Amino acid sequence: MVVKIKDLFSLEKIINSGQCFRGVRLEDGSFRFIYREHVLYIKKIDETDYDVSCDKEDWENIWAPYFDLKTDYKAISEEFKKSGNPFIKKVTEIGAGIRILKQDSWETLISFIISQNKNIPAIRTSIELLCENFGSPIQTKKERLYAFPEPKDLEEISPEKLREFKVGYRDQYIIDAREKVLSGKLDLNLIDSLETRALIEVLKTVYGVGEKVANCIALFSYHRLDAVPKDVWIKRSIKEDFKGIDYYSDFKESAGVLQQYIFYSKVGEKK
DNA sequence: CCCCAGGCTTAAT
DNA sequence: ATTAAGCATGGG
Repeated sequence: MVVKIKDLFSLEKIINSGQCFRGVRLEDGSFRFIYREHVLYIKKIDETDYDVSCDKEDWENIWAPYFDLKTDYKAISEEFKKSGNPFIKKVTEIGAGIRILKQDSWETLISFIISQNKNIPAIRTSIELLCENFGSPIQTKKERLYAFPEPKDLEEISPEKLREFKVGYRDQYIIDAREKVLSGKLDLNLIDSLETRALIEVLKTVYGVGEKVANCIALFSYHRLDAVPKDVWIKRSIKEDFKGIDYYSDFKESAGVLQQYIFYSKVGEKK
């Protein structure tokens, strides 16, 4: 099936922007994304047309929201450029086409717990190992894949076993996240009703989830565009590109998007 | 072999 | 409130 996506949509930039770890570009130039048990193959066929492997219903209910097609990124970009700051203008152009994905909250929680103090290739390796060993198999027309393991899929796993999948010292963090979710102490659906700051505070009650990881989860799965994760790259950028001034506060509602453009311009663009 | 990575917890100041 | 060590492990 063919869908139209107007503009400011780049699959290449999305998978290299450090917000998702399982999206890939395949040999034939198409891209593959996995959301829970759903797999999407998507290929650009001309300026506005994309060939997608799903039906209309799944596109509208799952993938269009996943890619955040409703948000007006053109308007957000204009707002950034109006700031008059040449650095902001530059990264807005470099990042044009990135969307803030709306990913599964459990997967995002665990993925960003794993992400701490790792580089992106290492994060991908660890996550894929977990999926292959504990996720539900998914058979598509061309390949056998695995969903990201659900909390129950990890119910029996020991810290020692977790370390076989390269999570290192983060084993106890994953165990605590699993315990809180399975016991109902943390309801990942319910907390969506909280405003951003309160949401981040609740996420931080999980052992091993700090300010930065909580902001990533808020931004990349709860779609809080006002959340601004500050990792080593962004902190460095605040020092070097903004002379220590926190410009993000100027763009309250969409500061997280600016943050993502900057992260991509520092890390993703080199690929 | 060395340094760094989408950091956090804990202990010491 | 701020700072520092310690943490597992792979990538460059």
